Amino acid sequence: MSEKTSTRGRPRAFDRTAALDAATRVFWQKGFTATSMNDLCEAMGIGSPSLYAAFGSKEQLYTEAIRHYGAQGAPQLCDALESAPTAKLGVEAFLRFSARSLACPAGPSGCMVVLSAVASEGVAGLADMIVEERKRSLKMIEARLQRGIKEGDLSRETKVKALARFFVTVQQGMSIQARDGASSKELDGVAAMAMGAWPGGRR
Amino acid sequence: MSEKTSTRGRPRAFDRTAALDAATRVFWQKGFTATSMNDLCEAMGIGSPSLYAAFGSKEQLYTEAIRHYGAQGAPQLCDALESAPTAKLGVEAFLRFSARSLACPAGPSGCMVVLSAVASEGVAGLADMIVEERKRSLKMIEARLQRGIKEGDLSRETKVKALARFFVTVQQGMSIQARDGASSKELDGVAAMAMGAWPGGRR
DNA sequence: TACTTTTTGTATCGTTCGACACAAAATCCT
DNA sequence: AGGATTTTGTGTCGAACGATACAAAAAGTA
Repeated sequence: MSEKTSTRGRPRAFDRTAALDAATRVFWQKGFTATSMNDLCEAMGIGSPSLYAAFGSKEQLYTEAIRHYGAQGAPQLCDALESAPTAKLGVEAFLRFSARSLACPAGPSGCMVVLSAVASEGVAGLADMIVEERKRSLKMIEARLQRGIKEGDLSRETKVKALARFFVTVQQGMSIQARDGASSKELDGVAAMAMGAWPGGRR
Repeated sequence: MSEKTSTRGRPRAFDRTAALDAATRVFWQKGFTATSMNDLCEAMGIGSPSLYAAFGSKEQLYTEAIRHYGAQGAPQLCDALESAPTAKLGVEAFLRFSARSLACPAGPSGCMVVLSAVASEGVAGLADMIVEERKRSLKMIEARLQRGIKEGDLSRETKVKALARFFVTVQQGMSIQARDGASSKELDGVAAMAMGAWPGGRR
């Protein structure tokens, strides 16, 4: 972001994005508080002075890691929700994509943002930022439901806010499930069950 | 539990249960890692030697706090689930009781066990214990559904495991919601929506 | 080549962490 | 009363924490 790309001086010996990616993984796995500078330096393959020079502090690195994390998965998640023809299919795609990605062996299980619920506590500034980040999911679902009403595939008397909160709750619960070892298939079962709550009957 | 109640020696100057209760609150609010010995001593109103003498260590105090927490809320939760006439009403009571208690202003929002997902990471021994603790909820719901089948209020071809996981997922998601500031009423809306997924149609 | 600028590795800062040593204080037992 | 036993408060331990000071190293610029 506000990164100086000066041409003068000794060039940086590491790939900043790769280092950020490594840091993101560690934070994702262990949470902010439980992750030490040692953990970070080791995972990123750099010394602490380089870390401070490139990212400012542990806290700033964490916020950047959150953004980095969101920049990877969020677009697909948004797309799943938005590009489906109906609101119901959109939400279903949203849940099923979550089911698949939250238990993906390629990364730590569960959503980094959702699981940061507790870990970021005690640092004050970070907690608010995380809460705000989570509320974006809620707003996103709400907007999709509203669109569904406007486009006629969802009844006008649908309780949009309650329904949106329900689906977000399910998705956040899936993060806990994933961390506890639930498989993608099991999470997909949860997604399918949740769709049974869609207003206007099953089938 | 394995507490020596020796009559000899200088008597303890604090109420052990009250101290445990205070410690539980702090752990509940901040998580294991983010809670320091200083936080605990201050909240419990005792010095660290007294804490170690009475509870062994920070880690042992935490496990005892988890049990203490469960001993308070779990019986009511179990009762809500078990004493209802049908499986559906049982699960509904389970969810609605959760909705009420998870956003209760009397204590920190959210379930202590569920929210310990991340916070306890990095200590190894505690993570497993917490995961195990969470799985008990799943087993409890499964058992209630099985009973419903046996008693005829639930179809024999119900996917018990998937349905149970769904409801547990919803309940765990509610903990995150509660921590993010959702009200009891909003959580109850989530519970109501979840009941819409009950197999065999709504109403 | 000499100077400026930035990064690197080493080494360490002051703080806080969890945990405990120690002796004074408080109770029971004889 | 006097010993036995346990808890209390004070003080501090070594380790780990996040964060830097510092000088050597590596680049561009003149």
